Amino acid sequence: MSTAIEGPAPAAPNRALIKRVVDFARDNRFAPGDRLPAERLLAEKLGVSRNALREALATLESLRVVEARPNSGVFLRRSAAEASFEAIVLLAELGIEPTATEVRESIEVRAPLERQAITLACARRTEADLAALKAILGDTRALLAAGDNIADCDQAFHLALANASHNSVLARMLNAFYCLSLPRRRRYFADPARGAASDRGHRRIVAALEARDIKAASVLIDRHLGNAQVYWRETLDDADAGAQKP
Amino acid sequence: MSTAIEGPAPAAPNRALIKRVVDFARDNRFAPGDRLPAERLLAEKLGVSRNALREALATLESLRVVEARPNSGVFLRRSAAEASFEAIVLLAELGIEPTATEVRESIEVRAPLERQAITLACARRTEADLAALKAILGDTRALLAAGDNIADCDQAFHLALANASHNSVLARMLNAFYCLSLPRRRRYFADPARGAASDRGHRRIVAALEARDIKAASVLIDRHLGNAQVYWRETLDDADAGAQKP
DNA sequence: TGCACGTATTGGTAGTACCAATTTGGTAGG
DNA sequence: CCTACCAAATTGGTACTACCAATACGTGCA
Repeated sequence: MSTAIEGPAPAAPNRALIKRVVDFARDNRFAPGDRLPAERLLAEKLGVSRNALREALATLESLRVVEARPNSGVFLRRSAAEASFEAIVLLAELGIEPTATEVRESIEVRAPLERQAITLACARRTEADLAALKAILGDTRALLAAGDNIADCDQAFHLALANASHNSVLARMLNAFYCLSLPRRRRYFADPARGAASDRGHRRIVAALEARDIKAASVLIDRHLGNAQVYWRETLDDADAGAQKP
Repeated sequence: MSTAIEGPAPAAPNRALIKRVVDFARDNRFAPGDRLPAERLLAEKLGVSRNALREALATLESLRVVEARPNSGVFLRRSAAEASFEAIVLLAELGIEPTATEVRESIEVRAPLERQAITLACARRTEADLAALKAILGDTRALLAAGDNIADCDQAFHLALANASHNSVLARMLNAFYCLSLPRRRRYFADPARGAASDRGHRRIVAALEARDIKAASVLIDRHLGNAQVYWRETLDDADAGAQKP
């Protein structure tokens, strides 16, 4: 594997403090558009220096989660829709799961990206790509035999697939989606039967990739994603009454 | 237009300073993986306080452009492939045009997203969406009559199209791509004939959208993007010998 | 030659002070 | 009673200093 994009977690400085700021806003029922406490006050409340807080706020602002208006205050952006795409990943990493709407929208975006990735991968995959995928298949089988949760292997497989497209922009975006839905995927694969079914799908996909059969690969990936989507939509409907705030 | 995502420019704090840091790294031939000067030194070189510099670095780190290793130094990430997707947009906004590779990869990602957007839009478009698109069509015609560059109108059209999908994640991602390629699009539409051709394509797309004809819309959007892609690929080949560093 | 120690350098954090612009509140004037 | 205006408090933005803990590196010793 030559290029990067291996680890799922997107780095962020001051992770802990950023999380505390976001937690503070959520726990104190700050609504989108609200003004946060003044920097000096908030720094005192959080027990950090204003410098440290300002660095965290700078990060949150670059992610479009907050907006600092000079001589006025720091405001939460009106909605998650105003935040940057990467912010969703950060918030997910911080333990703030995406809302039902965000998950639904992400699924709608991820599907065509995944299809494009496998299309490109059929044309560009190297022997190394294939070997990496098969290695993950082996790991998956081991986990299945042990009855363990294969969520991480599943993520690694799809990431390796994305890397096989040899399009780093595409791979990064897909990686972000995988990070976003990792907790959800963990729950999904709590049922070993689902893990086994997923593994069978993966093996067929690798076979199509090896044969460079774009048509078959596209059909397979659509079907593969469809299985998970059914689960997602079902659980989303259950959770739709739940929290909707970012 | 209910939700956001109107203005193209993604906000970022300390824009000026961030740009100066990036310019510094580029002008002094820092290569990916290199260590930047120590914070104290760099702050002095740039004539700002360490605090201000650290806030800029925090932003650049959250965008995965640099990596700060405690007690070691601040390092440029090994390649643009390690940077976040949004970082490419920021760098584009800062006047640092994407490399040929990034443009090529972006095209490969944007196409399926645009197809998905119009597919969803056919199903979900409201009368307001349609009215917004038609208004932009009117603006475009006025610009064409005056012989002006329609790049901004073109961007507005595609953004309105993305918004009509009623998927904010999708709209945000497409918006990022539009920002990324705006300078390039300006050059493309320097030729009025291209503007007129693009406008004709837009009108057909709106008609298909009005009729909720998914099949026709998909074909039209593919053709529409294809025209621009031909230009892009041609100019990319010309520029391939050019600079390749981020 | 190889190892150990100590010093200088690093990013991370805290605390203070000041600026300019805005907001806010009360007061004087109509 | 309402308006206009002015002054004080509050805001984010910036700068400077000081200190910490961990690292890097060079020096000296064995």
